[in-house]
Amino acid sequence: MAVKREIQASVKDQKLVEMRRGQMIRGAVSLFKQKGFHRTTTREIAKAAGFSIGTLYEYIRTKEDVLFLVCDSIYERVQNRLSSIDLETGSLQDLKLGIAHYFRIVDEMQDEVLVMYQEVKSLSNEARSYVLKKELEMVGMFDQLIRRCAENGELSLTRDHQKMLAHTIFVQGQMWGFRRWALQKTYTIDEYIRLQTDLLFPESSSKGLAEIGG
Amino acid sequence: MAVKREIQASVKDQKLVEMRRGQMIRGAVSLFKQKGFHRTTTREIAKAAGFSIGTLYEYIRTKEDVLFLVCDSIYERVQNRLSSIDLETGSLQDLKLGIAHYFRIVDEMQDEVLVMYQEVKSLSNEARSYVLKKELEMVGMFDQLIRRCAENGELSLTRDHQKMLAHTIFVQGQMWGFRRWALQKTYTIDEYIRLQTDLLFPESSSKGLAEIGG
Amino acid sequence: MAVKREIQASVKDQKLVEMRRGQMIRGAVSLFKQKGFHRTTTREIAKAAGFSIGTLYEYIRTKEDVLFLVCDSIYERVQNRLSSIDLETGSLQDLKLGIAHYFRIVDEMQDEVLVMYQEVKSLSNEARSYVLKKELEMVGMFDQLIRRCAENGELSLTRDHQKMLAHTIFVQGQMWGFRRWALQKTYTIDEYIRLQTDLLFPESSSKGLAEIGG
Amino acid sequence: MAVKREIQASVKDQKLVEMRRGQMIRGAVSLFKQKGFHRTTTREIAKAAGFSIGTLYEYIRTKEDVLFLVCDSIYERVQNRLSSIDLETGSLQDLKLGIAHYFRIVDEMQDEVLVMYQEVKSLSNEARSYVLKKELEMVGMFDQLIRRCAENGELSLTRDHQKMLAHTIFVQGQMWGFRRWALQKTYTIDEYIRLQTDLLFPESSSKGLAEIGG
DNA sequence: AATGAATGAGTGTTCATTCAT
DNA sequence: CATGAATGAACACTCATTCAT
Repeated sequence: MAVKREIQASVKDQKLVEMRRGQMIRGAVSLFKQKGFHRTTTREIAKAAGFSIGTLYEYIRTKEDVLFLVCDSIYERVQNRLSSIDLETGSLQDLKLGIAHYFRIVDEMQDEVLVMYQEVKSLSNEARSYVLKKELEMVGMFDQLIRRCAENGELSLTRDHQKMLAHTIFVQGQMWGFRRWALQKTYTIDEYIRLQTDLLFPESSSKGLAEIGG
Repeated sequence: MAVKREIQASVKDQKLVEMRRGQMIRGAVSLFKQKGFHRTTTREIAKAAGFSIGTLYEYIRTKEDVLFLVCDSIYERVQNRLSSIDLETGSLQDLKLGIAHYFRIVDEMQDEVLVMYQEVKSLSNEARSYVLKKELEMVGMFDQLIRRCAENGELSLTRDHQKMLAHTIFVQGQMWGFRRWALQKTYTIDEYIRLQTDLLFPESSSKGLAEIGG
Repeated sequence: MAVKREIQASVKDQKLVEMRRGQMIRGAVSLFKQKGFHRTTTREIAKAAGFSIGTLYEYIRTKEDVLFLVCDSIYERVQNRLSSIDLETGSLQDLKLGIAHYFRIVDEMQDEVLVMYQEVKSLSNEARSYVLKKELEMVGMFDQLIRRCAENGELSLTRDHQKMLAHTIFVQGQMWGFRRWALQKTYTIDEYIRLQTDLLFPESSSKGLAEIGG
Repeated sequence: MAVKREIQASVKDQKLVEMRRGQMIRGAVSLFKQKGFHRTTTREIAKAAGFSIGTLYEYIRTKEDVLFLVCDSIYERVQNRLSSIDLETGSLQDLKLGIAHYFRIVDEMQDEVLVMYQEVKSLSNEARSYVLKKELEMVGMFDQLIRRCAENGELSLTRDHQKMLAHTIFVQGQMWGFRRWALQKTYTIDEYIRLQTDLLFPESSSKGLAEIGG
């Protein structure tokens, strides 16, 4: 588990810091969504957060801090929602449910996921690695689910294949968000889930990939 | 086929325009790679291209033009290299070769692909759709290859599954670039190709996904 | 009466805005005087006003705003000083006093009047009409004075002649400023007033124009 | 008579220089009319003149040279047209005809006069004095006409009054151009001539100013 | 004599950040 | 703790002028 990366605040009252940063993040996400990190000014963030530019700087040190806070909070929320998945039982059925659950979270938090997806690269190296570490934790969740399936014989994959599959699943979730311009014109989230699941596990519908829908 | 989108130049000599823009693109790609589009200044671009800021603006009208030129040129080059694939014969073997070929192109043009991947969103709507249209053409290539396999019975997929697969393959290529921080530590491009191909077409090695490497 | 045309400021404290704009206008007039609007840079204006370029832009939005503020303030001041004229009594004597008063104001505010005179054309259409409306109000003052003289029989002029005379008087005032290179070498303001008054109202010295000084 | 002020040209062929400068002036006047001297670029001038920027600079040395050429040519043309006035006969009737003639020239060359009027200030001191000297020559013409009237008893004015009147007439001509926004909405040039003449010489219609139109 | 590509100083404007109140 | 006025480095872009061809 990654160590908490602290953003310095001048204000001491931790409850207040938490609250102000909440406002800040909500405002910033909505702005980044519209215009991206670089085109959003700190003044706009302060205004959207409901306080002055001076106050903003009482709770962060640089503009980049806002971006970090935003990315961090988004991962936190995704991870939170993902945590309802039971990693222990681990049948193929559970894996599929996990995937469906994850895809639906991405669908619901589309804007946030997109923002994070497009802006992490603007973080400093340190902040970026911190955030990406969280991403790997999520990939790890899928890896574990897949592993269980391998262990109970429902999937027969090498460790390398398992890990790659976990990565692929994770990216396919994000893909629903970052390729929405192409995908969401054609499919609903439910169709997307069904199609991708079919492609990932053709045999599980007792058909090979060669026979899906055949 | 998309209509050519022309960027206006003050200089009339077309050969010269071509050449200068070549220099400009090479310089810009290398800068965008390091610092992204927004953090790169027009002066830096001019310098990297080997001429003055005044000259830069003889060949473009706005900074965004540079980004468009860069994205356009990258797609052009990827597409060019992809064009060696024979879309007509269409056995499963050809599809796999096509995928491997595409993944290798992405590997070689990694920096460019990453740049384009991260910066398209900064283009104006018009320029972005133009570029994305090119992307869909590439997806279309895979779709056609897959369709052939379906037609000759090597793959049995509905049209929806076929299209989704085409998208997935395309994204998995890019994924090698944009998730290099995670993937390239662990795998070589050849391993990546093998693993992803295995996962995409498990039955083709006469094994279901459930048995790969088993 | 023209509606107030507001120039937007980022700074909220109205008293401060007033003060800073005062500094700005004083600095700008002196610069425009020397080098004209186009050859004066915003940085020079800021410096002359006594603050930084950043601060300048807290009180205006574009360079043109400065020009408008300058023109507006000059008219305001001229009009203010003119307002001491009593428009109601209206003997020929009052008209002449009014003219003399106006000519003296132009003399004292020579630089300002010249600046405004030469630079209004650089204003946007909207701003220009706003400023010119004020000019017409001043012309209107002379028109009213003349009208009174016509009503009490001291001048016998058609309405058209009255209006033209008002315009002419107004221009003759400005003329003292914009033709200073020719006039002020030869005449003092008092001589100018006397000569022009004689030419405008020859009969009033109980001589026709044909006999002035004869 | 002022000494000719020469603008240096690299090209030797005087006939060619004359011709090219003619093209240049025609193009420039039309541009200055629309956007003023400062907002017009040398490239635009070259284009409007029908040749390249390189060629433009074969016939002038700086952008200001173009402005000088333009102002000079306009004065030249006005003076040329004015030269048809007979300065010798000199009755009051001739003076009035001269005024009418001058006002009509201004009316016809309105755009040119306005351009010159608004842009002389952008000339260097040297060039400006040269041009203004020409203006004084024109004022001198009116002065001479007026003097004749004084000599033959039709006007009885001191020398000072005479000179002032000459200036005033000259400015009233320009006024028709530079105050067109106010005057030309209300009057035709013929009305303007009549009204101003009436105001200038009230007695000549055997009425004092006090009785015009009465 | 004519061209037009190249130059770079200079322009208006923005915006992250600070700090006195 | 909160405010918002002040700052100035930095930016995209322009344009008069030069000079090799």
